[in-house]
Amino acid sequence: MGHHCCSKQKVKRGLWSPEEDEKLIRHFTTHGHTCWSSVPKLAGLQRCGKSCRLRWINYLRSDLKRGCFTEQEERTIIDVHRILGNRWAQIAKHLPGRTDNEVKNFWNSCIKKKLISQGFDPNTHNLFSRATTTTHQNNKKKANNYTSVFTIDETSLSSNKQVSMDMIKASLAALSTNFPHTNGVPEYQTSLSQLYESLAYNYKNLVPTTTNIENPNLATCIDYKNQSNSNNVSPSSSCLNPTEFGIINENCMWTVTGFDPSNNAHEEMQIVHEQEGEQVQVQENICQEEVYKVNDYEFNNNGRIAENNITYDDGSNFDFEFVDSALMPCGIYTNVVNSIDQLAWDC
DNA sequence: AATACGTTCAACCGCACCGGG
DNA sequence: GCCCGGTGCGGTTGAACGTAT
Repeated sequence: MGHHCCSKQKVKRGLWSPEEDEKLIRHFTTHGHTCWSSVPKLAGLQRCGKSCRLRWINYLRSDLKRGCFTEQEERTIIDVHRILGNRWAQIAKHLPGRTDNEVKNFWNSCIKKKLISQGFDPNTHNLFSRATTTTHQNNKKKANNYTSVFTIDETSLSSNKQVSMDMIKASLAALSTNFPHTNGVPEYQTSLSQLYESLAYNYKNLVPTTTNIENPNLATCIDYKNQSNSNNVSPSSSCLNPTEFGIINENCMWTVTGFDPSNNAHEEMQIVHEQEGEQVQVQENICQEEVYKVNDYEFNNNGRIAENNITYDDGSNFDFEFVDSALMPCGIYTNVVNSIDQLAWDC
């Protein structure tokens, strides 16, 4: 009962013996990569070509890392999974030396359970809601209705928002849980990884955007949800904004920060609702370009980190290229980093 | 010591996609 | 447009191993 690609041959199935491994390795060292269906014959293996491919990719390849996943790798898997879902091959691309199968197994056997035990739905990365649905109460203002050091005003959100209130609430709840605070004032995080973890929640439905490094007159939109990329989007502040997403500050203003490539400037946009139930207005205040620092790491004004790779306090590394496209443009990240950094300088 | 139960992970299967004819 | 072989992906399986009873 072989696969169609090798149905004529008598094929062996199940675990690979060391002899078979050796044959496959020898084949690759002498012939290099050939068509998989031809491999069994050339290598002298009574295996299906597909089986050879799998054995090579998942086990025999020389560039495989093997061994336990590091904390950093685990964090990366969770982060990318939040955005991409069960696209294991895509996730594995963020983990050099790891295969999709390995990542998938690790997810199913470890991470999933861990997330559940922490109260997160591993599919959505949202906090499991208790008495779930928070009714909208006729669009009435509900500031401070959530136990959070950050509060959000539902009426400040315009009707075309792409982020559900539940999602925002989950994020804010997570922020509250993970940010130590005194009387509602967040305390400075000594470790950037701690900060990052506290922000690592559901942005799945956002459409992250990033500026095009090569050509600042263009922006790149990456729509993870619909799995499509579109370059050459004309740059504007809205292109870079987290779509209707932000943190309500103490004055109940919803402030979103971002970089507007058309103006080459840092922008702060404030949502001010004129009247309850009415459509919100966006006021744009162009600020000076600035570079700010967190734990000696420089951020420029579009949220991009000057270096592609940083080392956290615990010695682990993180490639920020991904965060740049996935989280940074969400505003919330730069916003919080900014405010925390400010607190640090104030101390 | 024997058995049951739980976990891990290598491997399999079916499907989707792609390119060539 | 259709067929077909090759490839890659994600869900699932089951042998091997670990732990509890």
